[in-house]
Amino acid sequence: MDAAAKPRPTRIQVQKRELILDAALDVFSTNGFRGSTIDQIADAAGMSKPNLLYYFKSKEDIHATLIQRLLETWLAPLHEIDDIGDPLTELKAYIRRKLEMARDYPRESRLFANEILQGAPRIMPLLEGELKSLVDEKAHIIKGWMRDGKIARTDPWHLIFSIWATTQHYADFDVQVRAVLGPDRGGEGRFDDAARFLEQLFLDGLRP
Amino acid sequence: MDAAAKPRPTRIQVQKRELILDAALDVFSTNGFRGSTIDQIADAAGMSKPNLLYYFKSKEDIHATLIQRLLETWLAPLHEIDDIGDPLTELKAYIRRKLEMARDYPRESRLFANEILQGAPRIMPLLEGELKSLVDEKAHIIKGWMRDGKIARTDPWHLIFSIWATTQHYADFDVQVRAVLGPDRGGEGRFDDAARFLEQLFLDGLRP
DNA sequence: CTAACGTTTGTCCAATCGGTCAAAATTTGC
DNA sequence: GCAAATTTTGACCGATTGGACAAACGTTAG
Repeated sequence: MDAAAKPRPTRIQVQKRELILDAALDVFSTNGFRGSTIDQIADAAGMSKPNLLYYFKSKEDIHATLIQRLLETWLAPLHEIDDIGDPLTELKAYIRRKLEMARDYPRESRLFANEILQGAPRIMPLLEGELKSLVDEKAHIIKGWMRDGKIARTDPWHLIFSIWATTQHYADFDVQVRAVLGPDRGGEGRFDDAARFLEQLFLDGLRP
Repeated sequence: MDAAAKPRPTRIQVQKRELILDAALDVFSTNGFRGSTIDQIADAAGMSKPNLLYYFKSKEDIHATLIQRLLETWLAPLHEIDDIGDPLTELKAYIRRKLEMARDYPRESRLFANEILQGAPRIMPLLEGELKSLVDEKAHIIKGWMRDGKIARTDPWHLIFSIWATTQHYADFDVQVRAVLGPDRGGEGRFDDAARFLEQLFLDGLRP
């Protein structure tokens, strides 16, 4: 027996930890880290503060767990890009996947946006390491497509930035998007409209 | 004499209020409203907390003043769009102006982003009122251009969103952009690269 | 010089926050 | 059914926070 071995978690522990993380995602994504209190999270999770602190040793601990989980799923769409398919189809698919993530996981998007806005204090090494090399790798693939004349010559890095920006906008700036579109066009259909628009923009631009 | 008349402010009052607002913009834009303390702002402004509270009656007061000022200048570029010039040139100019604002006023951009991320609690009426009608008006102009065959037919509202998203990305997600571009390409030249890329994207898209 | 006015500061307060702790309540293994 | 382990809670603590206040300090006009 290893002295440092962790006893395997109870079924209740697994459930409650999941419940807390979900509540914390709600609270952190709308109030930021410093704007959120343990009481708020405990409240949203339907338990008392000391009880919550029985499952996570600190507010930092909850936040770190959320960020770590987020990053695993967040970069998955980018990983899927490879150079076996048709380049334009591949990029269209990437844009669609990113837009679906903005629609289905807006809280995760806002949590990430909050972290970056504050200067990425907790994930800076990851941005400069894992994220940079992943983007560099995909930029290399895209450069190959340009050399082969499959897509127009342009800057692959800024292309990736523009895809991130346009898709995450629909999660991070959701209230503004809905306010501007108004009650008529701001409903669920806005994501379909966005998908159609973005496909046209990225493929053909505005020139008539 | 009106009993409620405000005595006109001293020159010192004008100076100090300006100093405080500048310091507060620094602090609020990097820490968010709840993440910022009056002490931090007072420190950044080089004065004591009670002294700061002599010029602004509360933390809310400082923030509200900043937001109000921000909005005046923030929508200026959109106001400038009209249908007397060439449509493609007009849109190119708008994109360039917005990108310059991201470069020259990143703190204002992040302050705005923070506010929207938290659900725009303080400016919701403005989004649904002034902003919506302004965007509707410009969308109408753009629709005219499309009818005239001057630019490709697409959704004007989402077009505006995509311009906001791509340009503000370079202010709000600056740390991520710099981390991914690395020390070589992440210098000041990144805005020129972005300008070139965005012009090509919005004009011609990726199709070869 | 001095009275009136504008500015600055030290001290204080109540509320909130993250986190602790021991005791009580509950669940689990046998 | 019962003892051990797990879970939940109420009470509490020190630190931080937004803000109040009166006293002190400076400045300026007569």
